Amino acid sequence: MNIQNTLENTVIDGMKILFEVDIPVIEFQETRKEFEGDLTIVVFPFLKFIKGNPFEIASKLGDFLKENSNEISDFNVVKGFLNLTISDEYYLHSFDRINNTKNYGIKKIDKNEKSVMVEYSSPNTNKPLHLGHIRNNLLGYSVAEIIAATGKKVYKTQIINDRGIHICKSMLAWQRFGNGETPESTGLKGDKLAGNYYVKFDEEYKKEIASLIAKGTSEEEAKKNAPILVEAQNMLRKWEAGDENTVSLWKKMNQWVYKGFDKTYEELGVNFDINYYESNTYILGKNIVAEGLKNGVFYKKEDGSVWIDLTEEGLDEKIVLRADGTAVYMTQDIGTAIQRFKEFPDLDSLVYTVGNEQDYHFKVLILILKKLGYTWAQHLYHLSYGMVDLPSGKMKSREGTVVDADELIIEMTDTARSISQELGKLESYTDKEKEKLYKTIGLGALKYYILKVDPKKRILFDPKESIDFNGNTGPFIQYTYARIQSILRKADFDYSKKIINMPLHQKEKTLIKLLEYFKETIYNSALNLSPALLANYTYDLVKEYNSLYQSLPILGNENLEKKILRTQISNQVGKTIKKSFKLLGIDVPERM
RNA sequence: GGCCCCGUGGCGCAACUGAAUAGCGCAUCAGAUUUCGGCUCUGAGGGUUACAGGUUUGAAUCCUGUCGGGGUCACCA
Repeated sequence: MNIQNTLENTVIDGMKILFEVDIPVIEFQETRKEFEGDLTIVVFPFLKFIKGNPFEIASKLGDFLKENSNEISDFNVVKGFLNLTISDEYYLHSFDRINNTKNYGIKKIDKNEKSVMVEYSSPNTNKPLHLGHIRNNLLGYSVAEIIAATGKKVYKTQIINDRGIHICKSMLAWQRFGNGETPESTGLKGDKLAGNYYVKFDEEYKKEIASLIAKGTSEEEAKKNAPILVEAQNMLRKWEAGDENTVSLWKKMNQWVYKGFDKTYEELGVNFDINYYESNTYILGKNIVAEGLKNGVFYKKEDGSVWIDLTEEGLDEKIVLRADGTAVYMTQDIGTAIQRFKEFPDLDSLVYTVGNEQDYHFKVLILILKKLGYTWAQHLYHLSYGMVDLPSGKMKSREGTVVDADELIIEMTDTARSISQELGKLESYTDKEKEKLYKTIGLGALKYYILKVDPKKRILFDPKESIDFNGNTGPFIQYTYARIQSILRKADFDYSKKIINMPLHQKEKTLIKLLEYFKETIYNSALNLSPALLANYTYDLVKEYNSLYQSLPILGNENLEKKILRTQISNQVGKTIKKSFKLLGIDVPERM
């Protein structure tokens, strides 16, 4: 219950009594800094319901509110804007409520609420995770946490693309050139090892193409007929037929890769509740296609392939089953979605965290499921995000021009280390604690940098220059948190007393207002699937706090009650930073 | 070419989904701080929100068109 909700009914009643009209929604906004007041009602929209001069309407409403509402101590009118001044008592009361609410803003999981599944990461098993995955992981994890904070049970999931020609390429190259190398024998992470052989495959493939062309084959033919590629395709067929050797090699290499992924996920601080594997799900959906064929959602072409016609919806025709009866990407996704809703009867909606190059795919997927008559299909969301580009151009894992996830994390930690060492403040820390802190700061910088941007927008990432520690950054916010902890450590008096009556400074009011707004921000972020809203809120809060910190004494105040209140505010700001960052997947240090 | 996304001071981002003089950070310049951590704070300069129309009392936001950037139109996943 915030001030707007509190006032809304009074305003509606007021308009009814004063002008005999029903106003359906009242539009509130923050009063701009250059005007007097805390909260503003925009009167212009009322003109649709009553004729009259906006200034007069606002004035009359102002009088009414001052008279009939305890929260409003004063008002003024500028054009059609009714600026309300909220009483100090209300602020103190509201602040007290925040202090007395355990975990203000975070709702406990409510069993009556429906659950949400968030899918993210979903890697291929032939190469290590890279910068693009980092954005995906951070977004998916954070959105899942944010939704959970609104009281819904959330299942985090990934679908691991563990089968297909890509993994066969790695397998084949390892078989040919690997000399029995293992992660143990080389000391390499398993995903790196597999990735190296994927690159190796591509090199060999290119060599073979070149030599075929030299012998007079056309480029197109060469690309299709290079022996190593034919061999890889052959391997995929053997895998699908269940050939023992192939399957056991596949299992072995995938295990290596999973171990590597787990390490990266752990470093990154993300996790999953359930994993799905493409090798188990790629056949799913075939029965659904058969059913859809019967009731006319799909149709069969002469060659036996099955399609859906979406031209009426302004889209194309889309294949859902190959002529030879094998499944395509879409078949699998149809099946997997249905299976998930079967496996989790409490599930209400499903969020797919996937790059925007797949916008079309998900549009079609959702449409197909709707056409098949699944009511939950209207609760499927594609959390689409823009690419992460490098100054040098696009990342290509085949060519090895990627920013590797593990390396980037190490690089960030190194940067944090060199900056922290200059600053000191860590005398009492052991080396181990220091290392942990450097990681907290380095990862904090990286995560915040990526999450503060609207997911839809693409990011140009310059690993050398992009990460800043000043301004709107993770470390800046972490620094403020650490400083607040320092104040609280020094506060050697009891500051638990409730302050009821005291004239408030404008900065105190602004902070209380912002603290109150935390809850709404979480809901907004969840609704928009956008951690960026929460990240920018946190920055605003911190900036406002720093401004108070700089200009007003906290512990040094002579008035005991002021001292108590400001310590309480500091405490609450600290808590809010911590909670908010937790939802973003970012740690916060006690000292730095 | 069809469809989708993006275009905001030199650079990087905001704007509660239609409201007051479009905010913030970096960079630049000028200041503050005997005191709670100077990775701080205060202030200045810098924008016709790509362009052209339209709707509206009111548009960065909605509609139409143009230009620029990206994506996608695979019986790959």
